[in-house]
Amino acid sequence: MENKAQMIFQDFIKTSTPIFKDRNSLNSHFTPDTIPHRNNQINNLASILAPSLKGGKPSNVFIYGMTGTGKTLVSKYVGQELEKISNQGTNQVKVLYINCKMKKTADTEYRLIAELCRLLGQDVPSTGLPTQQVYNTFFRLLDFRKWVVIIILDEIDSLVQKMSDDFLYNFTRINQDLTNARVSVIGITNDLNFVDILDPRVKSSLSEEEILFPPYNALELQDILRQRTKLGFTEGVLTDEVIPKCAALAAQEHGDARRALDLLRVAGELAERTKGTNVTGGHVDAALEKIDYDRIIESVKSLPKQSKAVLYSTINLIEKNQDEIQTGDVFNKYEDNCKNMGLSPLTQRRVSDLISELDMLGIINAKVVSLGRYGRTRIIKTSVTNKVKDKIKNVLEMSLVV
DNA sequence: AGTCCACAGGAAGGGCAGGCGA
DNA sequence: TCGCCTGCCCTTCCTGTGGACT
Repeated sequence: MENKAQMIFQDFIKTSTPIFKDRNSLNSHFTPDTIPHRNNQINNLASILAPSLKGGKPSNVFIYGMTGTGKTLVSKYVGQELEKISNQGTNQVKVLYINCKMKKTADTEYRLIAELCRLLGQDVPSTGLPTQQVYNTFFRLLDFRKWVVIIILDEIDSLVQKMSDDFLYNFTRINQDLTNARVSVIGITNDLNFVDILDPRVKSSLSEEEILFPPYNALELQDILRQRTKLGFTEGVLTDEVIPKCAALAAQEHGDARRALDLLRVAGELAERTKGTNVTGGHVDAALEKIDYDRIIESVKSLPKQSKAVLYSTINLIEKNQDEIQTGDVFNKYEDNCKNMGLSPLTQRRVSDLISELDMLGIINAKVVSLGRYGRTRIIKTSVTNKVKDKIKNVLEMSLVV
């Protein structure tokens, strides 16, 4: 006798007209053969990096632009092409890509250097060694032969947040410690004001060249979606309204191509699950809701217990129709809840940080205001719909109440 | 103009866990 | 096993903030 899961899988196989031709090509991490509307940036970056093919050290490059404007895609693409050409000649160019926001990978100085060692073929323990020893290994690997190494540091702003910009200063001057190899750094950030907060010394060495990635407009997003649709969807399954709708929704959010692709892919998946033969505008609406809903619920589920307790206390107060909740109110409620749940409460200082973190995750909205002689505090509200709030409460009750 | 409030948020450091080399 | 190192979470201490109130 077939079980439920087997029936679903059998159904999936039997479906006569599949929605997807190649699901992977609708992923934002997929690198297509051509990148529409980024010729200027590709030419610019390629010209800057070209001297590496003759053994010269290219200038350090600073790339900035909003989320989903193709910064990472273009950098990786140009890097790949550069390595291809280099492999045909005698000069060896090596491109290393690191996302500095990746937890447990490159979110501290030690881990970043350890990860670079790994990319150069040498395993380094994730902790335990003195940082200087990891640096020595890194320098030895770099200087092993006469090559040009281009290090792409994506989300470089989060690196500076966690360490000081002294690290970046030393990193961009790494060539002083090398005799054979030459190293260039490409820094990528979404934060348009990042350069302004940098130490002027770091600024001048990191931004020898700068490339700006402007947001895509709705028409450019449509071109990108059409290109991926040809690769990813079976011909004719998309109704005419789908691509313009995805593009328009993503254009509202600062021309984010990643968002547009996610909408398109999830709309396709929803059509597939409902056994539809076409992807319609209705599927795009449902995809929009699903993406936001999933993101919030997943981040709530992965919160540490104390953060959950703080969020639960906030929701308790909001449900009591308190419009103007302040940090102090949340802390008092949190202390009560901790007593009831047998949890040892953290200090107000720590709870204040947890509230900031919940704000950054987009689960709550906490705005710092001054109430005159009644002090300075945060006014806290939820930034989700009632339906999502109820679901969050269920998730929290399941994981907090033993 | 000076005072006051209720925090925000930076800095320093403690304690613990995990991991390494000797 | 021991000493050392890093990462992480947390506390303690402190200064700064900005608008209402006096």
